[in-house]
Amino acid sequence: MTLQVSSKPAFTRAEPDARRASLVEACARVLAREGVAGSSVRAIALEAGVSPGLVGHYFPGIDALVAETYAHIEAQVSAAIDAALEAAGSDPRARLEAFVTASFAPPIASGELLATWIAFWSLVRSRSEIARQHDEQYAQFRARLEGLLAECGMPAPQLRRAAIAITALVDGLWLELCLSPQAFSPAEAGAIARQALAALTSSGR
Amino acid sequence: MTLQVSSKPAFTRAEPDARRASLVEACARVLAREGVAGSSVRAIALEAGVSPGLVGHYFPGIDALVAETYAHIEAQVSAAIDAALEAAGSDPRARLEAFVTASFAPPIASGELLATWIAFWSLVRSRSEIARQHDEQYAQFRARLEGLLAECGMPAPQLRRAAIAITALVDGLWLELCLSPQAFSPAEAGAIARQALAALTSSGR
DNA sequence: TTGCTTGTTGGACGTTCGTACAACAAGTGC
DNA sequence: GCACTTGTTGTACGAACGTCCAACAAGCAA
Repeated sequence: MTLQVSSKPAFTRAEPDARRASLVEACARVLAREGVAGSSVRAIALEAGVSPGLVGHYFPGIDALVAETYAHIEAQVSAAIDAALEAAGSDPRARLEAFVTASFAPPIASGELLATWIAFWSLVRSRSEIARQHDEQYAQFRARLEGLLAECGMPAPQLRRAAIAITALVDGLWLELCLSPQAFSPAEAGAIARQALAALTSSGR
Repeated sequence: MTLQVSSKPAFTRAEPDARRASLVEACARVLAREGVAGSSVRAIALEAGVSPGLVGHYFPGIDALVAETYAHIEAQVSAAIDAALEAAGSDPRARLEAFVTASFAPPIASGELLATWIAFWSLVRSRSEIARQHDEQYAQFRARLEGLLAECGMPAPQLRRAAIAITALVDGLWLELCLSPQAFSPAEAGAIARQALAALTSSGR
């Protein structure tokens, strides 16, 4: 006979999707706090409040968890950009500027996100399926930018190179901003990007 | 009585600087081949052909070895750029273009270098002395670019932002080029950078 | 040749890692 | 209530990790 009156349940059984999501979020937090080196299965399980064995039950390895964490954060970034585009109204030029401005504001320009990015990048060269995931997400990001540029009236032949250039500029500014926040401010990064945007979109006309 | 006639010496004693350099180069090779996760003290010692204990004799930890490896590779990159500037002659504009063109040619645009960069970046946020090293090397890189821009006649007030923008653009293109080499070619990256360079340097006049 | 300095070795140590798995219990259908 | 499914636990295991250090030997000075 077992008494279960005054004691809490030993664990709660979660929906598989919800549990996966909580593990992904715990992974992002540990990566942000401890860096790549300190992000072990045990640390992530502790952060998520579950036992170490459960991580292996949902993900074949820590690489897969990092890959899903990257996809999760990329989705958050994408949602933040969508919100910024929405708020910018319908003027194509304003939408394009909102795109780059949002890239240097919270929650995107956060040094904590960088750790997840770096962990993912470190897997790209050695794991082919992760390289494929990176290619897809990069292509998706660039395609949206090409759409914005087209709405601004940029001729189709120029779209590809302009999108590559602006993506690289934003990525480079974002990277430096996260790595050494005192080199320049988010506001300055945005101003630089918008200025470059003006130079790039006018020079080709 | 020991016979040393037909057997090779058990080890050769190297100059401290030479031994440090060989460890640094072995570290770069292991990082390029195995990635951050596979770069242990043992693996690096094996690559350098020395015993594991020797790594600890020269470096207090693997972080310090990675930091010195980063500095070593940055010096190689800097030398490659200097050579490109030298070869470009004395015309300021040609020198500026040689600067960005060299950034996408071997030995700089190599996916193998990326692993060292990523390993270093992963330490920036958690180790303050490594953050300082990054700041210094970034500032140095940008200062040289500002010098080139000044020689091209750019007014002083614009130098800072233009240098930040071009550095970010080159870094972003270089990063994507290393991460997914099939997205665009080194030649296209160079063309994009030179085109952006023209747009940025003419718009401010 | 002899003695000294010190770069170098190689194994021992305690820790932490990822993984596997038997036992347990929460929730569900009957 | 009862049996069944399966999400979850906790631990055990071997491998690999960083670090340490006593012993060894290469090269130099005398």
